[in-house]
Amino acid sequence: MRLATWNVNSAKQRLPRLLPWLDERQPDVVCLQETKLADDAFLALFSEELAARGYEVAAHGEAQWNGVAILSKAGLEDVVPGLPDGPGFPHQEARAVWATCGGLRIASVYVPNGREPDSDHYAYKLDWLARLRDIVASGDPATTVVLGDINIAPTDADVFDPAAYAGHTHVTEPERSALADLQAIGLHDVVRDRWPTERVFSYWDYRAGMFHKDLGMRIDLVLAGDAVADRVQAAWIDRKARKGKGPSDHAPVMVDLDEAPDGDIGPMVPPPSAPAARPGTAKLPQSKD
DNA sequence: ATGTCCACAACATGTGGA
Repeated sequence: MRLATWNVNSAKQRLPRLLPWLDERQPDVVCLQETKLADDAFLALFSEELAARGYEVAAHGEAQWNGVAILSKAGLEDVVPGLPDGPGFPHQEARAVWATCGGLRIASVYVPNGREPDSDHYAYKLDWLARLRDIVASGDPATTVVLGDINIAPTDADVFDPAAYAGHTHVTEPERSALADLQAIGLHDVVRDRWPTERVFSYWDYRAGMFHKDLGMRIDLVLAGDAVADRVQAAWIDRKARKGKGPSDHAPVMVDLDEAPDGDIGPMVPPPSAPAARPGTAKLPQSKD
């Protein structure tokens, strides 16, 4: 099973990149952030194209800002929008959506930016992360995967130049501590685990040729519970999606999982309602001519 | 100093957010 997360910076503007990317990469579960569309507009934009590719959709958005979604070819059950009992600014924003896909509890999250350290928005960011941690802890962390734009660089190795970010959000100790508290439940940063010493970024500012100079940050993460982290076959950043005409400023993060070890979860198993094959009824593919 | 993009209001370009 292939999982992906991508901050698309407007689903409407990114559609010419999003559909070919789905066709090329064939992810089973896709978490999107910054869709910037209300749910009806999101579905009107491309629900037909998604259905044609076999995706079910859980969209949780608002006009203009924020907005998250989960696309799944591995089932989509128990959808929950937002952070139940989570903080607002001042009202709750469309920054999280949850669903169960192929036996995994998936969260697509767009963590508040924080704007300036010690601002109200920064306090909101820390509160939001604490509530996210509590919700994951109250479920089954081992089979949970939190994917999205976390808006925190976990360590100084995750920014092109720590000095350039001194005094800015994304690298402060309270933010990193809040992320560490979330991971302490048992969530693994699977891309860093796979590439422990490499220069790996997921976001490059549009300005000043930052991408072409590879001056970026790693702020989009896949945080996988123990049982999921044990199945990771590959984990990488899809830098190709940041190149070319009309890219997002973020690249997708991709994770491939081996089949579940006991084979009792995952998209390859027919649902309980599927009729059992009876002798004499199975057919081989027929030639079309 | 900002080598940018996006959404909105509104129709030219300014503003706020990232």
